[in-house]
Amino acid sequence: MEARRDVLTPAGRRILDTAAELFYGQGINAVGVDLIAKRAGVTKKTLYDRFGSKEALVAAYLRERDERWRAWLTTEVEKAPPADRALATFDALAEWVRRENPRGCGFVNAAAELPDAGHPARQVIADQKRWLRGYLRQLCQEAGVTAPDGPADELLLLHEGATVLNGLSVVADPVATARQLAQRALERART
Amino acid sequence: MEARRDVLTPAGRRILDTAAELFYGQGINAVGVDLIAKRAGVTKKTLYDRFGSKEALVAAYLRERDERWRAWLTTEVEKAPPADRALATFDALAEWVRRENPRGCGFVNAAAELPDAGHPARQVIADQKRWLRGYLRQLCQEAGVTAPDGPADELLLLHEGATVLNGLSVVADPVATARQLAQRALERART
DNA sequence: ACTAGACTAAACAGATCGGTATACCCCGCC
DNA sequence: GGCGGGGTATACCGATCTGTTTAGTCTAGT
Repeated sequence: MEARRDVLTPAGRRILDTAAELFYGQGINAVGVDLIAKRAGVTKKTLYDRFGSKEALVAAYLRERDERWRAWLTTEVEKAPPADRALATFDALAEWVRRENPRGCGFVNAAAELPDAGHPARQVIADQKRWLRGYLRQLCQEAGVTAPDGPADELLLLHEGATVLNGLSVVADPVATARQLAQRALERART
Repeated sequence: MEARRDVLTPAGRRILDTAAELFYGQGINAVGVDLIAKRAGVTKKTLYDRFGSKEALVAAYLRERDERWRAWLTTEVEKAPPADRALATFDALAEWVRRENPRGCGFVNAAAELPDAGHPARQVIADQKRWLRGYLRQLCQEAGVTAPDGPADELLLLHEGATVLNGLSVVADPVATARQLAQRALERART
């Protein structure tokens, strides 16, 4: 999976890093390949030699973002004892949005820009959300919830709501709000 | 405010309706003014005579969407007795997303595409979210909540989470999930 | 009758879009 | 010592982008 990172040539890496920053910061359709190539100090030819198309570059961007998020979330969560882990996802989220999520969820934003169901990035987005839902379900079980499907949906919804609201500044601390709701939902599900 | 609707010329109305459909369905940056003019059976000149710029057309689109949503929400909610109204917003949301929100919240999607803080549409987006938060706060009070600020944040977060998840098909019925969480939050806040 | 405004038709502008082509350099490997 | 891969430089392609311009038609109100 993440062998892809090692396989990337130095120029390829620079392209992907630059693309990630620009795509997230300005939107996918608002950023052209010319700009990415220029900012990465690379020719368009190199970009197309490495990634083949803009679509593929977008998919690669989301795939790597997904990998980074999963790695961050799981390592943070596993610092907590099993019973607290479902709730700990909100602490991990708090730190994540604080350092690199000022503009909402990169996957939700990408989905907003890519209505075409055939776009390769759509698969990556769907995978990301399904994985998170499955992970939350598992953590609910570890926390002693016997019927984890409902609570998993609830926690996922709270995650998404918090991330979206974090981009719009209308609620002071959306992640804290979500965490509190999650705590009550878990207490209730555990009994 | 909504005198604007009556003031619009027939061609202007067609342009705005067409733009609304295309902007929401395909994304703002993915739709050009040429396409809008063509689909509306109108010249680009007319479009620019009426709206001045694409930016302004985008803002007009969001403003009208906001008006429609507020009108729908308030009329639906007011059918319920005051004590049930905060919760009734989720029933109104359920029907709204069922009939015209398959691709998530139009405002959140627009925010994802318009990172420029100076874009006139950003104001409309911010107003929309602030209004909803204020409205929910008021309904919380009517439902007997004495400290409505916390619950208002919670309900807003649940609204956003449900709307986002509705666009991605990973949870069966996100609005129902949100409604249940809202119900518990309100019960708790009322005591 | 005159006029103002809403509108069409169509060309034009300069920039940018995703993507390709040609030609060349450099370096490690067999 | 030749060869292939990663790379640069640059020009090009046709299409599309937002926005403007010129010229002229139709219609309602006074």
